[in-house]
Amino acid sequence: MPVHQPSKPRARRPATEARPYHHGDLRRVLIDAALQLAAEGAEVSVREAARRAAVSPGAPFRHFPNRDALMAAAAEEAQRRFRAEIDAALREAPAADPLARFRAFGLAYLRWAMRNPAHFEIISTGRYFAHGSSPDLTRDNAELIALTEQMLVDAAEQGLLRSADLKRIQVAGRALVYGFARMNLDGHFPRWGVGEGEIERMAEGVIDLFIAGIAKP
Amino acid sequence: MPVHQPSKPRARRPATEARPYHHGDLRRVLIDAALQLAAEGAEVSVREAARRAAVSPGAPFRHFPNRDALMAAAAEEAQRRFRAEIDAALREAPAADPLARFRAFGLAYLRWAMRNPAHFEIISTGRYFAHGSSPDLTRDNAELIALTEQMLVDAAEQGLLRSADLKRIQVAGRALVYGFARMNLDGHFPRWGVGEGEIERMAEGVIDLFIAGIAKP
DNA sequence: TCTCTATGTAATCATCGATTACATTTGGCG
DNA sequence: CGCCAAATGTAATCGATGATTACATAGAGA
Repeated sequence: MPVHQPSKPRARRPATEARPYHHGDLRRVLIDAALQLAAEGAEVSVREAARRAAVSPGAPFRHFPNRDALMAAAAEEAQRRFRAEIDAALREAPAADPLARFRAFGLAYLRWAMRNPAHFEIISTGRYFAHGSSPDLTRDNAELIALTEQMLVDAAEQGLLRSADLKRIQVAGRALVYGFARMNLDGHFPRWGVGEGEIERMAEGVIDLFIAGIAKP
Repeated sequence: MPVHQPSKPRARRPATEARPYHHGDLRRVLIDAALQLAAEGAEVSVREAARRAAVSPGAPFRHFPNRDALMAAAAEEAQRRFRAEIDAALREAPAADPLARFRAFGLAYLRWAMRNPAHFEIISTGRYFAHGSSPDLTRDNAELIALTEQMLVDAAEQGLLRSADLKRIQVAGRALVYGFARMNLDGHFPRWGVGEGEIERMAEGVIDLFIAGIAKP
């Protein structure tokens, strides 16, 4: 039976009661909450995000069909911030020196990953954007890949590289920075004798070692 | 004091009932179930492991204080297998050529990671062996790190390396293979234009590129 | 044989993702 | 303006899971 009854006529909301029935921009707030939870090292749960948005546990499902969709949206937002950082770094890099640009790219990549490890994990784990990912994210990724590819093509044309196998260089470079970022994320560096304070310097050193390795002597 | 009461006289178990009350080696079976679940791409849940062992949902907690402890034990077992593979590869590598050994190490590492991605994730994610990890696992890891270090020291003594910064080379090499393995795990290769069938060949190519980069020309 | 301890079961809890029925706003349309 | 439909929030509920507790049973050794 309808247990339902307008028991509370719902007095006109006094000025002290801040939150209206409708939230305003719940979707956005949920994404931010998810990113913040991740950054705090906590598990991202839909309910906790709802709690932080001061909203009922079911409300988020009005905006996201399931938890993964929320995580995917958070990944998209994190990727947006990541991409902005990369672009900024490239704007400051010398336009004419492809290897310098390659280096700047790697450095910006690692710096962001070091400083936003949880967000880096979200955008790279693949769980949240691999198959059903947003077209934006897919395009964004393809653009970044094409960027590094172009740098290597330019470098090869200028005769800067020892090897002509650009694909191999590209994948190796990617594996290098990705692996470095994950080592940090997964807490491997203590075991490898790299102290907290040395990590960013080591990142730079590793990138330089790689570039020296591929560059024509 | 035993609030205990023999309420049920409990009939003698008929011969048709196969499983005895005590399991025999539940701990072992649970670990195997966890590894198998991971290998199947499923989420590893304590209950599902218990189900596969045909045991009550609470039983696993007699052997592991919590889920993470089960995962840690599974990680330990996976690491044992991984280590065995590495050791086997090194036994077949030329004892006198440190760079060839370095290469063999990297290849064995990646081959195992490509063929056992889920197990590789368990042993590397750090979630299950970072802080309260078993001494065995910690020691094992330290040994592997020391192994690669020794190879590089030998190579340097034989004048095979371009750079004297062995630590940097070591970390870079580790980041390279770790990153490659994670790219595979995280499903990045399709985006990078590396087809399913080319991955192992690319792994070899990437390792060779790295070694060519650090070796004295 | 008797008892202690290890190990398994049953019942129960809190949390979480997810769904459903219902309530409240809001915005558009007459 | 007034009404209605769509959007958005709430409350109640479900099934699965990790975890705990009281109790049952088996096996080993005195």
